[in-house]
Amino acid sequence: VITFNLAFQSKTELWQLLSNNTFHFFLWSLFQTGASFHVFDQGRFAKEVLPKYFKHNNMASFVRQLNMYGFRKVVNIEQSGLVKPERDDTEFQHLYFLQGHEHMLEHIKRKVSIVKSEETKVRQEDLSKLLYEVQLLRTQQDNMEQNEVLWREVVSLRQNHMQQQKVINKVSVCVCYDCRCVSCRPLMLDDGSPSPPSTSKFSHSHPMEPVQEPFYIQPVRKCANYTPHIKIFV
Amino acid sequence: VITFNLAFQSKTELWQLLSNNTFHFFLWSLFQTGASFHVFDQGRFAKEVLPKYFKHNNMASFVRQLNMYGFRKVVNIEQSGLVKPERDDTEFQHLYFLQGHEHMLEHIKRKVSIVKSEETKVRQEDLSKLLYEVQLLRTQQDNMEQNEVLWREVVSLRQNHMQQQKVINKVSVCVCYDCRCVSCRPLMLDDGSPSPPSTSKFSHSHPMEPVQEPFYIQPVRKCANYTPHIKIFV
DNA sequence: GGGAATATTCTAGAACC
DNA sequence: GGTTCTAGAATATTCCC
Repeated sequence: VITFNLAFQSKTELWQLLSNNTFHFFLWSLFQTGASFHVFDQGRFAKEVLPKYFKHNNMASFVRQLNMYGFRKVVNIEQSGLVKPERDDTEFQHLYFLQGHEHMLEHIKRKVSIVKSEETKVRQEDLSKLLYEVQLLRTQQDNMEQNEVLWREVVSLRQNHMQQQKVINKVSVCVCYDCRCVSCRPLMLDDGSPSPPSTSKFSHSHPMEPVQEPFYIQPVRKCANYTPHIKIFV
Repeated sequence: VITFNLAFQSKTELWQLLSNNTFHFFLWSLFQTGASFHVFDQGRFAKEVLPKYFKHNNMASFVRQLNMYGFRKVVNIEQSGLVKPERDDTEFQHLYFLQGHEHMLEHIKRKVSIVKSEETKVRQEDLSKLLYEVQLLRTQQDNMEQNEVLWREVVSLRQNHMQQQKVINKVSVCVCYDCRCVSCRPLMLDDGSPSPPSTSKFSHSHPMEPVQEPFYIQPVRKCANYTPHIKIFV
């Protein structure tokens, strides 16, 4: 999948254009072969090529897009020197725009626009906020350490949990009522608190069994003159 | 004294150019007569006219200067409408650039570059540093998130633990042995696993009670022919 | 359809001369 | 102050759910 969308209507047409030398004024660089591309006649290029792939025919808009996608203009010695660049030559390059390396096009990404509406207005306030935030973050200990401690805590708690579970299972009690005796049904108690949801979604490569559901015990129904017969399974 | 210097080498040449209709692609506007000027062929204008008055032949540089001196591009209906602006037409205007009003040219001033005071510069630097630091700290977001998840896990486990504790307390059973009866001493069982150490040293501003010590149950001593009397505290 | 992402256009910033 | 390259900002337009 080629993500070099740079407003190219058909993802690869401009690329093909370059590779096929369709226009003599739109070519790969021959100096550092294929490391940049040239536009040799801005006027013709803008009028003849651009409309085929964009909704405009302005070189400036094309350049804006190139910059937006990280292309940089190649400034050769002519510009800064004495030699007049008589030929109408514009050269652009991009780290990942290389002749014969279509697979690198996917690394060409549009720059994200930095939204800073409030920031510009109340610069001072934001500065303070930033300072505050940084201080807050600074005061925090190394997150890794925290993580480590927390993780040990989790392991410990899980072990506790397992142990308690075993205890509860062992003390699993059956109460037989004299009245309308339902023999050997488990004693159910409740402490009245709502059942906590199982929120253990943290996936960690630790060899830990999933936490068992706590052993809830429902209230015993009132029953007059009952004599509990209790069995203990150990 | 004419101050319309807009980089025009000779102060009035471009003006004369316009007024004399020297080029058919560089004209005063006829719509709102003399309130703006047109460049009808960017390519020719850039190559034929600009070098005569500037040290370049780029339309972009010319436009940059126009903007620098307060000229604004005139956006006509064509651009936003359905009619394709087939003619290569660029129109600029300035409040004080009016055909037949040379005397107003002196009001056209180059925009002053906003000189950043040292204080502002320093602030800007600090802001940059701060932003950088914040970005660094934000890269630790993963750890923070992990922390968050771990913390929720800890809280959940602690709740479970508390609940089980309550259950165990409720089911707190006294077994009275017939033989050398120690009445109503708590039943102690053990599942054989070692007692987990309490490693909860993580201090967090969470309103959580300290974890209670788990309810360990020791093994019942063997005792021949015992008949368990069991009380259930509910 | 509506909101986010992207394109197009005009203007300004910034580096360098 | 000028030229150049790049980015900001304001609209358009398109994309995608």
